[in-house]
Order: sequence, then structure tokens, then C-alpha cells
Amino acid sequence: MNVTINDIARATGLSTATISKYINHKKIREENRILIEKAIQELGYTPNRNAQLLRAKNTHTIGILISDLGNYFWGELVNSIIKHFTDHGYTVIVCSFFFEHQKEIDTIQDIISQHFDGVIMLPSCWHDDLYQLLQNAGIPIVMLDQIPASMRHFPVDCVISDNYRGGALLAEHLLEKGHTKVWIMEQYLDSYTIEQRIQGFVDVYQKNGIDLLKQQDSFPPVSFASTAETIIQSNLHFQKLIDSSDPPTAVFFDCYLSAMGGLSAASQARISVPQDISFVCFDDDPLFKTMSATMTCVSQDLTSMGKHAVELLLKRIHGDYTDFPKIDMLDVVFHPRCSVKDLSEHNSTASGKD
Amino acid sequence: MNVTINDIARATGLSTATISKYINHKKIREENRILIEKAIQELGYTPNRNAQLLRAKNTHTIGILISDLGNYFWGELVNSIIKHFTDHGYTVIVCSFFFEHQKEIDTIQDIISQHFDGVIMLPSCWHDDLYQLLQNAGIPIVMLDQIPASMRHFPVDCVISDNYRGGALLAEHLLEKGHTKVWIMEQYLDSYTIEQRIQGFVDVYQKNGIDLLKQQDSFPPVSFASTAETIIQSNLHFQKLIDSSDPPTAVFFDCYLSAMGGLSAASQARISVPQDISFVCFDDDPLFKTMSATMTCVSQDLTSMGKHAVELLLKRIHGDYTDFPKIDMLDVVFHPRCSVKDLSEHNSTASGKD
DNA sequence: CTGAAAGCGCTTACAG
DNA sequence: CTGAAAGCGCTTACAG
Repeated sequence: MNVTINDIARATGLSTATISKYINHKKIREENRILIEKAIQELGYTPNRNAQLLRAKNTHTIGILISDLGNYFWGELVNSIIKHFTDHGYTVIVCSFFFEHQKEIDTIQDIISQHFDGVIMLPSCWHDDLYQLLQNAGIPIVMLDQIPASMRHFPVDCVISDNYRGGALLAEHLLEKGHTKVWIMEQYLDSYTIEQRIQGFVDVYQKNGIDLLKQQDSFPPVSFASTAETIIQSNLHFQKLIDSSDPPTAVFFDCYLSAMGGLSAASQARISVPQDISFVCFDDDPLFKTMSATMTCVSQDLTSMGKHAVELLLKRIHGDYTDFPKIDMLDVVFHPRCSVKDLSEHNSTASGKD
Repeated sequence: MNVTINDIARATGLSTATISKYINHKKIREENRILIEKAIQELGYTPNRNAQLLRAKNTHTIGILISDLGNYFWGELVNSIIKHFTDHGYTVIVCSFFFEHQKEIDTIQDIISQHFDGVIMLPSCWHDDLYQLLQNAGIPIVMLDQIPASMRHFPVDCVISDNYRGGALLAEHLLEKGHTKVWIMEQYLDSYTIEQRIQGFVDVYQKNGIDLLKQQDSFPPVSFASTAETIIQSNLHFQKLIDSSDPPTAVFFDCYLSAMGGLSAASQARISVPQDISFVCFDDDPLFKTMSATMTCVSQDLTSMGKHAVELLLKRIHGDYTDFPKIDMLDVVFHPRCSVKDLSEHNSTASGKD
């Protein structure tokens, strides 16, 4: 009923072996190539992927292991990964585990038993070391957005934005504008990534003789749950900050979600940005350009991150481990917009830096 | 090297046929079931999916055909579809074609040649009739978010929000608040969905003796391109509206994207919502709660939409076509918030409705 | 470069 | 309910 490689063999008078060679881009005689292409055209043949996968060692299938696609950023990232792998003839399967640890383990077992060629992981936290299961099974993997805590003992390839630099850029901007009292609105995420952003931010202030960590003391970080809950919690947290007797002149949001919480809280409290308080955020979003005070922020290039991850994983799949383990760090971009008030002319404590 | 069904047959002294029956939940003797389960445990066997797929008719694979995952809403929707299909033991493959018509056709050919069990389509426009290719190949499909123009001649199952009702709810609210001069900010999308929203909105005004279409005359709809470009174009469009000699008191955004454009334009033009102008939007978004004037809007339940689509497709896959073609229409929810100014006390032209 | 033949791991009539 | 055997559509040494 369906057109198979046998039909093409029959139609051309060649053997299935030759047809197979053609399909797999191996050398065959020019006149045979023409014959085969004609037959494929006429009969409308497409290789049965399942048969190919069963027979061949590699499955040409890649898994994206991700907690939950419903996150804002991951759409663009996953999109980019799918696009680039598809261009290389791979099938991509998005494997979500919805933050359930057991389900993540099951999913990984599944991937192993199905002999995926490779996996791209978006770890949900710094201490997620499940990637080792994949490595032990001999499946190449690339981690995105996080350098796992177990990296030292179990090296792994990572593609990540320069989070430290991003935090530093934001701090420098705030200092230039004369902001010396800053609150860091931090989501507790067990995240190397977030830590680096904050470290970059804090270090710049430190170098200018200002200890932000001390200012931060009385305000514990927000604890993580679902996306929606994170916003609500960030919101509550932010209101406490505002109601304090000695509020800051600026807030640094460590990620998109904490910014949503802060924005929401400021809106409810009728606090104006940047008149009453200044905001900067790590991560950009279309919404940041639609607010009355467009948000000064640092953006990651998610499309590029996806591309880099695909290229690195492909390299490993092809057996090239010359630069393993590789930390591929991507530049971030600073976007000065309107959410920061310039205090430098009114305030003698402004940083001496230009 | 790998554990196969033969190993289990050998270990238990049974035939592969019996193991296969166990795997496929067919009736086997109780004592054999115990034997098999023990052997599977001990040897760590998992069926080779590719072999199953090659041999069996159904591949237990579902495709989600979508233009581009990088859209805000689709993350949640795709997430929900993946979750529910995975729970039913299916593998889900996200097939993106990035708005390229030829690529969409190629992808569909791929799906057919790989014998997917079913497909969920998110058509990029009303006149996308490529679903017929799938139907002709005997692959069940469910359309989301759109009822295709060719529906009459080529019926197909659809799951869709009650867009007409959503538009009507927004119009009723605006009328209650005394808004009689309204601009509809419409993205040109070749979309039944969008048309229904606007129709619902316009009809309510019509019933109250107000012809919005006439007001709208001089302002052509925005034409569609990429997400980013849509925002920019909506933005320009909106500025024209504002600069007109006889501006409206309220704007109805037909979707999230046009709202982004309008919000951005209002921000740049230093126009305050709802003091200077009122906004309502079809579609909700977390950002709408973070603005200084939280957005009054109507929301769709995307998670539920995904679930309904999965259930309907599963029914078709199992051969139950008793209610074909089915239009499964989902309720929308109205969220009154702060972006609409109450004109009814100052304005004698307010609607008589309560 | 080409072809004959074995086999990937499973399922499915068929006979018992 | 169970087993022997064929076969799904392809790829891969191997010999020519």
C-alpha cells in the first residue's frame, strides 16, 4: 500500500542497497542517481523513519528536557533549537516533566531506552544532577542557562549568557545616575545563573565602596514555586520593601519574574517609576517597551543560545570532544531606557565614575 | 548489548509473542504475568519504540503543527497538549514551519510518511486549508483557535474559544461606562477568530444604535507580519488615531499583540490610561496586572483548550466519529480591572442599559 | 560502485 | 491462552 524502498528498487532495476546508499548520500553512479530520483518523484516515496531508526544506530532524534514550556522565555529558546535541529534533519521531541522529580527521572529513562542521539537540558535548578544519568548511558548532552553544581566532578557542556557581566552593566548604570541605595529583588531559585547576576551587580558597588549586601540584610529572598505564585510572592515582598522606613532609590530585579512582581506591586501602591523609584531588570521583554516608563534592562539572545547549543551538541554527536567540557558564554546587551531617574546632579554621593 | 524482547522470552521460557501481549495489555495467564514482570525488572527492559512503530500500524505519535513556538500564548497551549498526550502514552512532536508555506507542506508530507496517529493544527490564517492533505491521508486532525474558511466543504473538528461572546462582553462593559465613541484596533490576520471578536463587539453597539464600523472607516487595519513587526505597526497605527481631530474615548484591542502596540504608543505619547483614554483587550496576560492601570480584558483558557483538543483527537484516533465534525466552543472569562474610565455620570449619551 | 542476504526488535495472523 | 514463523522497511558488512 505504501511506497517502500523495494518499490524503488523494482522500478529502477537496482538493489535496495543502492537505493539506501542514495538516501544516505553515499557515492553512487551518476546515471543511477538520475534513475532513482526519477522513480522517487514518480512513486512519491519517502523513507520510513521508523525503519531507519530501528536499523541504524543513531535515531536522529534529539530531546529537549525542560520543566515546563509555559514559561515566557523558553518559547523562543525551544523554537530556535527546533529550527536548527530540523534544518539538520533531526527530529526534536520536547520532554516536559512539570517540576516533578520522579517524572524527570522517568523521562530520562525513556530517552535512554529510545536511544536519542542527544539531549539539551534546561535544568530547573543548580543542583539538578540528573544529566549524569544521560552521560552514563553515553548520550551527549548540552546544558542551557545554568552551570550545574556538580560540574566540577562531572563535567558537562554548557551554553550560558554572561550573567555576571549583565549584572555589572546594570550596576554601573545605576551608579552613574547616582543611585547608592539599591535593593536587590531576588527570587530564591537555587540558581548559579541568578547568583552570577547578583554577584556582578554587587561587585561593582563593592569596588565603589558600597556594601549592598549589608543594605539587603533585612529582606530575605522570595521563595520559588509556580510562575504565577512567584509573581504574587515577589509582589508581597516588594510591598514590604516600599513600606520600610528607609526605602531605596532603585531596585534591581534579578529576572523577568521578579520584575513582574515589582511592577505589579508598584502599580497597586500607586508608586511611579522613575519619579518615586528607579527600576532595572536582568532580561528584556516586549512588555518593557509598553510601560509608561520603559524598562532599562539587559537582554539575553535566546535565539543565538539555541543555535550555539545545537552546534555544540551536533559536534559531540559527531564524536568531536576536543574542547570538552566547553562553557560557551554569550554576550548580553544593555538597553538604557526610561526607568532610571538621574540623581547625579542633585546628589553629592553620586559615584565618581563616568 | 541492549535488552530486547528476546531476552525476556529466554529468561521466562515464554515466547516473544506472549511478552508482546503482556506489553500491549492483552490477556495472559496470571503466573506468566508475574514471571514477565520479574524478568523485566531484573534485566531492565524497555520496549524499543522504533521497532514497535515499524511493526504496528499506529505510531503513538502526535504532531503539533504550529507556525512558530515563539509566540506568547502558544507556550501554555502546547504545554497542555504535550502534558495530556504524554499522560496517554503518546509521543508529541512539535512541528514548526516558521510561516513558510512550502515548509508547512513539507512538514505535512513528513507527518504523513511517518504515519503519525494524529495532528493538532494551529492554523496561521483562516484560509490555511492544508489540513485536507492530512485528512486525505487518513490522519485525524483537530484545529485550534480557528475555524477554517474551507470548513463548509471539508469539515474538520475544531476547538475554539467563544470569541464572539468575548467581544460582546467587552462592548457591554464599555457601554455601561458610557463609552460611545470607540476605536477598534484590529490586526489584519485573515482570521475568523478575530472577526468573531469584532463582530461580537460591534453587534452590541449596533443593538444600542451605535454604528462603530462607520466610526472606524478612516482607519484601516494593521497588516500582519512577524510578532515584533506587528507591535511596531500597531504602534504607528495607534498614533495616527490619537492625533486625529476627533479621538475616541476608548480603544478595543482585538488581541494581545495589538494591545502591546497600543500600550507602547500611549507610553511614548505620554497618554495616560484611563484618564486620557480607556482600553479593553481580548486576551489576558500577566503583564496586564503589572501596569499602572491594570487592563480590563477577556481571557481564554488555553490549558483547557489543550485538554479538550487532546480528548477530541484521541476519540477520533480510536475511531469514534459519532459527533464529527465537532465545534468545541470554550467559555471566556471577563476581568473588569482599571483601564476603563467611568463616563456614565458625566455623559448624557451613556447607554440606557444597566 | 553494486547486489544478495542477514537482521534491527517488535507484532500479528495462524494453528494449537 | 500460547508459540512458531513471517515480515514491517530499512541498513550494513561482505563479496564481487
